[in-house]
Amino acid sequence: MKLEILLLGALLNRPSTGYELKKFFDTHGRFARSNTTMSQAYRTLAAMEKRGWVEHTIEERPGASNAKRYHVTEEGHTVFIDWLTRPYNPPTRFQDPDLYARLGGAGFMTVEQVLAILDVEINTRVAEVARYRHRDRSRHDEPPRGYDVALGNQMDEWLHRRGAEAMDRHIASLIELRRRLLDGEPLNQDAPPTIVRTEEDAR
Amino acid sequence: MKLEILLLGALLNRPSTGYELKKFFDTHGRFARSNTTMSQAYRTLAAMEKRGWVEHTIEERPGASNAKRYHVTEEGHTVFIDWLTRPYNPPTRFQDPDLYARLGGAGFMTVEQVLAILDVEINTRVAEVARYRHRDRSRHDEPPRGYDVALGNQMDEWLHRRGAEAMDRHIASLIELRRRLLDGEPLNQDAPPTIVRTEEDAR
DNA sequence: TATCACCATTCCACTTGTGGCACGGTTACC
DNA sequence: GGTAACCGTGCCACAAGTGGAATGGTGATA
Repeated sequence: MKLEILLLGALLNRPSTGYELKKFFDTHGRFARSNTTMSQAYRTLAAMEKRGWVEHTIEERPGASNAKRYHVTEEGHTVFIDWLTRPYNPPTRFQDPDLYARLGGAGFMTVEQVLAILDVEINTRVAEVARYRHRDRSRHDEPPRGYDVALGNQMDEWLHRRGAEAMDRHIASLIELRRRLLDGEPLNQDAPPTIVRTEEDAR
Repeated sequence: MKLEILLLGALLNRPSTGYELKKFFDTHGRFARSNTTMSQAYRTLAAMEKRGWVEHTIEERPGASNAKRYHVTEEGHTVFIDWLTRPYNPPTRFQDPDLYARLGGAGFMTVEQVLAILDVEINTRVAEVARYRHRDRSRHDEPPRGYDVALGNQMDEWLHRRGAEAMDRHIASLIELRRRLLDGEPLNQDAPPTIVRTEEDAR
């Protein structure tokens, strides 16, 4: 995930200072990126301004040091939309934030574009499961020095199960999301319980 | 995640060539790292050899080009164990492979060391949930140009729910793992159904 | 016989990210 | 009065990763 794109997305939501952006990625933007350093945020912002993607206005802080509030320009807006609507290429690890970063920009897309992304992701992951799920994950010919075979093997098996479960749930939730988008159903309402009509209700 | 450490871990399992390692990270090692390039694998391996962490033996391939098979040295083994047993510092994103990379080395640790890692992870994530779960994730003062508010808001909400669910499940599965390790139960056996003893059984 | 996929290694220019520091200010609390 | 946490910007040396090309071979398929 390009920091630039994440920054553009964040700034479209809310023009911010470098400091605020860093804070955002440390707190609510945690899902999107780990360890954003101050230097990185400022340096990238400066580079983006040179390219004309963002501009800043100076915010006077009487007494304290002034802050630069960055806004996305027309050009930056275009760059962001181009990225969003560019064919989606799923990352190797399904846990990587790429998909969620794109879905986070859903408001800038049509339902069809969102569906296209979902289809690519779903197909990719389904293919991966078919390919790798039952391959043996064989280890050492002989265990290395100081290796607790019982613990190691059990943990490997546990890790494999957790991984498989997480992948299955990932796929299932995306399929459900896709269905709801397709059927025009609300995305977040819990599925209504099946209504049982008694004889009395029917009357 | 340092590539070096991952490489050391993989080589402890099975001495390999650079090509094999790259393949491994493209297939079964997918969970640990995305996009390992050839150049990176070879370059890192060379650097590690210079530092004395690995050595290679040349494997003759009559007719074809010879392959270098890398083995972990005593020193490399020590480096790996040092990393494994060093205090665990959870990454920002709980989906990052750090925890699973460590647990993958469980065979080189004692149960107590594994438990220590689990405790740190569980406590960190529980604290994060307490901190961020109910904070508002407010957006634009006014939506940017071409923004579909209905779709955007619904997707944001969906994303938030999915994220919260994934985090909850992550924590729950680690708590269960911890309990089993503590009680000496098998890690992967499904919980036995509660046995209902009837009057007749009792006799 | 051409083409493709695979095996195997290496180099290189380039972009990104890391970790630490320096500067300078405010507000809150003990 | 001290000190800690927060706000704010910026520089720098260095480490790490990217993307592509070059080289040279095998085996299978069309």
